[in-house]
Amino acid sequence: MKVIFMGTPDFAVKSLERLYENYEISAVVTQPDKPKGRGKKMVFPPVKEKAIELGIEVLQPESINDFEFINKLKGYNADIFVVAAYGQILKEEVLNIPKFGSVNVHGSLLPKYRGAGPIQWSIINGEETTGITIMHMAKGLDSGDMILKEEIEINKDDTYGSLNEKMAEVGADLIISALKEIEKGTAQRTPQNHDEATYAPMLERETGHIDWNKTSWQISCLVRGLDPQPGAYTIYNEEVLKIWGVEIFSKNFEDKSIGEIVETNKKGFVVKTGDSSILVTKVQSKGGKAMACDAYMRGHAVEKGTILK
RNA sequence: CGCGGAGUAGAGCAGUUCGGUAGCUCGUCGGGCUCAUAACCCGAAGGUCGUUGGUUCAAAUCCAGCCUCCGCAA
Repeated sequence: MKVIFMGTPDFAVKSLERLYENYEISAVVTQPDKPKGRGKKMVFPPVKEKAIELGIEVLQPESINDFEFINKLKGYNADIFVVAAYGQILKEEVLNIPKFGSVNVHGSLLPKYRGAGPIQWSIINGEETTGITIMHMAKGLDSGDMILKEEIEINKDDTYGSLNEKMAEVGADLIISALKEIEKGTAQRTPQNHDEATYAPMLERETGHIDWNKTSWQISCLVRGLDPQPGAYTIYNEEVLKIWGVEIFSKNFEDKSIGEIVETNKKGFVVKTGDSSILVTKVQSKGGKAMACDAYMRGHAVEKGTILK
């Protein structure tokens, strides 16, 4: 079976690798190189790096729905398109090019968490399980008929980074199983219950701004769901302070204000939250690296009574 | 040439404005106190001040280049 693979970030790399071991990949489609961070350096998407390593042709159209590009895709005579976090919406015309259509590796148990940020949002919302869904792609965001699903447990200390890695592995295994069934003609086609659909939009920077009125558990989930990208933060003395690690502290400090630093100890400082308090254990200040909170406090005076915003 | 911050002891920082003996908090090691301790007291080790060059009697500090790290914006 000839496959064209479409994907962009790390999450997709595992699937690409596994496909390469099992099928002929005619081409890889990924997002155009973008000027990276500080300088202006152009940087390859992770999938492009891998494709080059494997010696597969890489295509990077500005828009995949371009008339010219569609014709080009047709020329490959692929049997199926496999899409994993590609980053562009494919028109129906594109989806239907191959004989078997297009299938997608999605990082949630559909119809929950449709959209670009399912992994982050499932952690932020404190879910105990999530999973991978392989589906036939159709018009409409992540709304196609489902082929295979696999549940994955979210541990209490899972971060976006750790869960993303686990899910990429599971996704890679599952897409292979799905393709095998499609080849044999035994693949399921289970429609989604659209009434139960929820959406996980792309993260905005402001999502990371901690609201101390929330419960300690919610804040802990936010911190983990945004680690390592883009990070949760608070405003400390008018400056951004990123929070990379917290521990729930059960003491309530009833006479204190929410967001107040109520206590300091050897490990860090304690902040009052909506329902209890939280011990901050890892931070990153302006211009600095992430560091253990006790190290931070050695060089920076952290005063009890300061209010975080 | 997108904007900005930073590199000083194992860690986190001050000192740089206005050149003149290398500092603080913590850790480490040794000793003491204590029933005991993450507590307290005394002492010690540990730094080519990112790097190269320039100015100077003298550079962590002033000037120029380079390397590395980080935040924002994309």
